[in-house]
Amino acid sequence: METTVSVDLEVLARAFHALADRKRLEIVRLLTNGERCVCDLTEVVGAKQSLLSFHLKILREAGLVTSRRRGKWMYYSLNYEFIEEMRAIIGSVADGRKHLESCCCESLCCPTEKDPVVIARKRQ
Amino acid sequence: METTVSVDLEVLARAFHALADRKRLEIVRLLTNGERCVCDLTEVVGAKQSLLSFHLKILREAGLVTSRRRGKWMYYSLNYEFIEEMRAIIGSVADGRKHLESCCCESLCCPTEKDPVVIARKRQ
DNA sequence: TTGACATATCAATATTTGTTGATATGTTGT
DNA sequence: ACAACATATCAACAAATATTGATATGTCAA
Repeated sequence: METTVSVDLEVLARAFHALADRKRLEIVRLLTNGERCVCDLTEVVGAKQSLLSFHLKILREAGLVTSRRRGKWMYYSLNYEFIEEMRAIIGSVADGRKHLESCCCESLCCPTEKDPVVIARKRQ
Repeated sequence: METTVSVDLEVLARAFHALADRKRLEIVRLLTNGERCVCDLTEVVGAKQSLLSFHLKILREAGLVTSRRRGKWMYYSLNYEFIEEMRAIIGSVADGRKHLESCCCESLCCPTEKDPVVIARKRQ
């Protein structure tokens, strides 16, 4: 039973890692305007072709983008289903505040059902 | 003039990087239940104290958590303003689909005003 | 089939990052 | 001031990652 984040942490960590790079963020930003092929991206992002392929592979394997071949070109586009999931996950963390605002006391003094993490408290 | 992502890409990349680690995600998940001190986290995350301090520093410098001293203990908690910002940013990417669904044609054949990136097209 | 082009993959390298153990800093109670 | 405790920082090392240039794969057109 998960608390807030309901997806596999490994999957989530990989997705965040894919976004943890300036060049890859630029790629994502470009792709918000529609699908692009690698040669388009190299010109804008300012990276060599092999490096672009590398970064696109990371984005693809993380689930953030998809690719399709069209003739000689490979077109990359954003995977909106996945991005929507990420928004939901971050949203669930952001909304977590609701559960805390009405909390009356010090941390851990009133563990909620949402917090089954039983910590053997040794603090006196 | 930015297109969709309006924050500094460096700041954003650092935030994503802070979340691109399993242990740090576990820390964040724990903090959704309220502020915790380092010794609480070590027990649950299963990392030594110095390593926890390292990860917490990364989360703090990325803006995701804040800390306050209370006696001997340092209490860490989520920075909900920042997390809300992240949700908005990811949301803006997720909502970008709206601008594309009605697009009638091949990529780049109808660049929108949202896409001032003028790419010198060499494709014949 | 050949040549030109777009992209992917590979090996090698440089950089960054995670981890550990030891030590330093700061706090509390005696 | 001292001891005990919680946390931060540091040096050192291991592992992962970004980057480059060269090469391989796949597609199209002549």
